[in-house]
This record gives sequence, structure tokens and C-alpha cells, in this order.
Amino acid sequence: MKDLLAGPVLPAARGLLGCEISAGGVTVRITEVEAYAGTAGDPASHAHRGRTPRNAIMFGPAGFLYVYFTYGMHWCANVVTGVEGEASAVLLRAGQVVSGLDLAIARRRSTVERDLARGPARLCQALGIDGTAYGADLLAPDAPVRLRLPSTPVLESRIAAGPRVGVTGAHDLEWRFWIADDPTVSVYRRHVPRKRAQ
DNA sequence: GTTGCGATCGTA
DNA sequence: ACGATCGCAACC
Repeated sequence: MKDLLAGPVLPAARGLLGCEISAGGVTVRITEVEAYAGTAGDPASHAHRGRTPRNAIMFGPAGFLYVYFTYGMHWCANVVTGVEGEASAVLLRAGQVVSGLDLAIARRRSTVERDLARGPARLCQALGIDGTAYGADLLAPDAPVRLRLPSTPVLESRIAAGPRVGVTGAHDLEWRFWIADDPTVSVYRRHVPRKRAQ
């Protein structure tokens, strides 16, 4: 797991599919991710413009949790990857709740099992992840958020790829990965600008 | 100090 | 298609 995360971000993103993340008494099997290449010419990355207090954890070693607050109400979770200073990360976009179903339902409005962690903010809500989980060591056995390899790995032939969701540019990069035909993969929404161009 | 807007979601 | 809602970071 450590070797996977410390390597290049695209294989790390693919390898995170099928992994299980546990927090707040809930475990989610990851079914959809997106790769972000830190400072290395990826304008969509939060680390693209350099180190700030918010993204500081991204510049450290792999295997730590980067969580950020967005749209005034949502938290999203990333796994830091690569070597120190690279600041690459993988956004956890969706998953399937495999244990702690009651807790996940209690935290979410929806009782539709498929939708409990279907989307990056929903996934965090189901797991109870917020700013207090920032910087958690995902590989430490006593950490508040834990990550472990799948019991049955996802076959490469079952992995689909496409453009990342919600980013304004870099639509030529197919850095979103998901498990083909999995019902918990988030529904694609076209990104609409807040104000229309005149 | 001020401002524009975002790796989203639920509802219409 | 739109509003909620606020912290971050860019700019003055």
C-alpha cells in the first residue's frame, strides 16, 4: 500500500479503486477516484500555485489525508501520493458502504443505499470526515481514518477512465477512474459556470 | 480590506 | 437550472 501511494499518481489512483477506507464506524469500498498532479503542470490541482496553509499536507509524504471545504458547506477527501514536495493527490469521488450502514444512513439525508457515498462530499458525510481529519495518517493502525488494500483486487480490465468532473480546464486529461458498471459511481454532471459569459 | 468563486448537492 | 453558503487566495 505504501509503495503504491508513494509512486506516480495515475497508478496510485487506479490502485485505490477497491480499497477500503474506514472512519467514524463506517467502511466504504472506493469505486471512483480522480488524480491531481500537484505542482507538475496540472492547473486543476489545489497545489498548482504552490504551498498554502490549506494544501500544506499535500507537500508532505504519501499516505496522509488532505481534506478541504468547498461551496461553503461540503468536505472532500484526498489521499496524498508521490514523493515529498510533489504534492500530487487522489480525490475520493465515490464508494460503496460495506459496513456501518446504520451510521452512514444517520449522517446522510438519503436512505438510498446506493447514494450514501455517491459523490466526493457524500462520501465524506457518510464517513463523518471533516476538517478535524486533516492530515490523518491513513496507514497508522490507530488513526481516525484508515485505508487498506482490497481483499479482492480490481482487475485492470474493469477500470474505466474519463475526464475529471467539475474542473474548468484540462478536459483532455482522462484522470478520472472508476469501476466499470458499478452503481455507486457518481452521476456525471456537466460543469456550469456561475455567471454566464456575455 | 475586499472580492470572486469553487475538485458539490439537493431540489425544481 | 439554480440557490445555498463561506473559506481561500488573488488583488487592490
